[in-house]
Amino acid sequence: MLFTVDPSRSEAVYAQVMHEIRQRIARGLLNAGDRLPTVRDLAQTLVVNPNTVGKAYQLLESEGVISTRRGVGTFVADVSPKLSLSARRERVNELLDRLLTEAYHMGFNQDSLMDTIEKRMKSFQTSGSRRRGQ
Amino acid sequence: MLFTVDPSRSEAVYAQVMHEIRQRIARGLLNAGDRLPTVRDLAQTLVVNPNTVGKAYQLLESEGVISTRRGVGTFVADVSPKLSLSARRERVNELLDRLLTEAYHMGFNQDSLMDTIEKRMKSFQTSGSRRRGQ
DNA sequence: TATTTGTCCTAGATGAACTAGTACAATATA
DNA sequence: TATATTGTACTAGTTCATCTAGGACAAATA
Repeated sequence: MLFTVDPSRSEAVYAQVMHEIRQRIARGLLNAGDRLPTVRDLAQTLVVNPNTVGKAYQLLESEGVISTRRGVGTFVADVSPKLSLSARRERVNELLDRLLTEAYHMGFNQDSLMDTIEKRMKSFQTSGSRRRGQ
Repeated sequence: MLFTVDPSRSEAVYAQVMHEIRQRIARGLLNAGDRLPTVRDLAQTLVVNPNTVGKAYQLLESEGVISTRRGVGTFVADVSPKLSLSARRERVNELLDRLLTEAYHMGFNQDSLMDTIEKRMKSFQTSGSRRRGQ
C-alpha cells in the first residue's frame, strides 16, 4: 500500500491523505475491515508529523469512513453514510456543479463530457466492487 | 446581478467570487462582453476589502475568463482555454474522480449517479447557451 | 509487565487570507 | 485640459489554519 503526498500542492497534507483514502475505498482498493498504516508509520512514509496523519484519521472517523481502535489500529469501516439523504444529495450536486462549470471552461461540451464520464466510470472501480444500494 | 459570499465557509472569499463568476458564465447567465461590477462596488456589496475582489479578478484574468481594462471596467472574455488539451483533460478528470469518490461515500451507485448527472446537465445551462466545440 | 497504537497537550513557526489606507496609471468624459 | 472612474500596487498589520516538535497518557494486546 503505497501512499504519497505532494507538499507543493495548495491542498493541506491532512486533506490529501483523506482524499487518497476515500478514493481507494471508492475504487475498491481498500475494503471494509482492511487495516490502514499506523499514524507513526504513515507519518514516517510521508515525512510528516504523526499529528498530521492523526488529524486525517480523526476526521475520516467522524465521517464514518474508517474506525480507529486505540492500541489496535485503524480500519476501513462498513459503508453507512452519516448524513441525511438531502444533505448527501446536496454534496453530490455541489461537486457536480463544479464539474459542469470546470468542464465548460476547459472546452468540453455536454456530449464530450458525457463520453468522458462514462469511460471514467467504467475504469474507476476494480471489478466486483460495485455498490448495490442507492 | 446579485452576488453573495459566505464568510463562514472554509473556502476563501476571493475563491468563492471566482467560482461564482465561473459558474454564471458556464450557465449562460453571463455572456462574453458583459460587464462585471467594479471592484469597489462588488467589495461594498460583499462587505469585503476591494483588494479581495481585485485578487479574484486578477486570477480570473490570468485564466482568460475575464478581461480587465483599467479606467473602464471588467468584462467577460470570449471562451478560449489557455491550457493545453492534455492539461484541460487532466483537470476535468481530477474533478471527475472527486465526484465519483464522493458519490460512492454518499451512497450513490453508478446508475443513480448517472441519473443525477443527466438531470442536472439538462437544467444547468439556460436555453440557447450551449457550446458547440469539443 | 511491556509494547503497540491512537489521542491529547503545549509551544512555536510559517504562510495564506484579509483589512486598512494610500497612491498611482490608464481610460473616458465634460 | 481637468475631473472622475477604474483597475492596480504597495505597505503595515491581524487573524487563522497548518504543520512541526516533543512529550505524555489511555486502551488494547501479547
